[in-house]
Amino acid sequence: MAGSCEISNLLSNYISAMYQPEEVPPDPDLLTHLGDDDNLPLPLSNIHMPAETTGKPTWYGEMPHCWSKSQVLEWISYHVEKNKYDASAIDFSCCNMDGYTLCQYTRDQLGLIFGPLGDELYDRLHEITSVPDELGWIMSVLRSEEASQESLLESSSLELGNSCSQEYLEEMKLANFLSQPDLGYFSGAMSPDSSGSLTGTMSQSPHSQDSGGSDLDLDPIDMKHCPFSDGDYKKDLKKRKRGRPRKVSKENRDCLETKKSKHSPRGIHLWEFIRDILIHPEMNEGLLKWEDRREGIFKFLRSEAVAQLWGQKKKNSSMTYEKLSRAMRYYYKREILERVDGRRLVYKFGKNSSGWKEEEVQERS
DNA sequence: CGGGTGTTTCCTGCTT
DNA sequence: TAAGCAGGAAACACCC
Repeated sequence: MAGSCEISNLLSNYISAMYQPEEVPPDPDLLTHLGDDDNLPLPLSNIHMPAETTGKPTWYGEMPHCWSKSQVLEWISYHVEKNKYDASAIDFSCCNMDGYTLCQYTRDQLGLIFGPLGDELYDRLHEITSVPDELGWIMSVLRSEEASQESLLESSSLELGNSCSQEYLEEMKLANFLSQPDLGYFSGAMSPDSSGSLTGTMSQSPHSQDSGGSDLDLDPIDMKHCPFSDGDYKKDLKKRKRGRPRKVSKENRDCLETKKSKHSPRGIHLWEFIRDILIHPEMNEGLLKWEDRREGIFKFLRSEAVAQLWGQKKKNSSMTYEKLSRAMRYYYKREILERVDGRRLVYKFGKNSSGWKEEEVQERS
């Protein structure tokens, strides 16, 4: 629970940075749709934003249990107004509670305090607080990114002799990548007050992976145990073997595995990961969007960011959209996805996929 | 240990 | 020209 507030801060930054002027704005259709549909869990950034103000309310984007008393009051007032509820029927002396206390109340208790509005408040509160596993994971990624960046900042000198320094470099690359303009919302999420502080030192961009992106990852075995001469190495770079190169040596892997959980089951499939982001609009804005919900057609808005998230999930910091999309294309054969011709970054769920239809989503929740 | 599955990585060629 | 798409090939991780 201790990290919850950090998470909410991350989410807050994530969400607010997502709507920086230079960023792709959320799809108007989507917003309209979401705003109209009370059955859907509404995104933090929409439902909780008072329409009459241009500034954000103080509780905006924060997790409810982190709200202060005044934030709780503000939130309640917002819903009173939104629901055109007669505020005189509420004993506001009972509203003198912080977010944590608010979250402890049952539906009945809120009903007692707020009358008919109690149900509404309870539902809205639990829309925000019920974070599914996958989203929880995404949030934990954001949190760990923040943590790793902090540790990087603290230890300004990297221990290059350490056998794990490759990992540090990977993290540096990722940190740099995530703070690129294209991924501005991550940079905000990672470090609320030090955004961009790591930029400018690494030249590697995952966008260039085809022309050497992952080549620069330098097959650790080759680099570690085969001290090529410069010429030999360049020659080797020119003509790589086809297929997937061997991964890290066992000793390096052991080093990396100290971070892994003991039992790492196969986990969810890529298409399920994509689906789960899509069906939780409070997190998917800016990453993916539905083009046609009924038909299961969706679009990648931030392809590289989704790829990075997927890579994080699979503990693979060199994941790119190109690789992810190859995996997506394998789904065509299995009819988990269907082709959408002529439209870039657009995919469609096929008959062998499930769990994305509105009826299915409602059943599951 | 081998086979199956689901990716991951790299590649060439094509399209937008 | 860059980005994305298509799909072959091979390696890899995990499960049974």
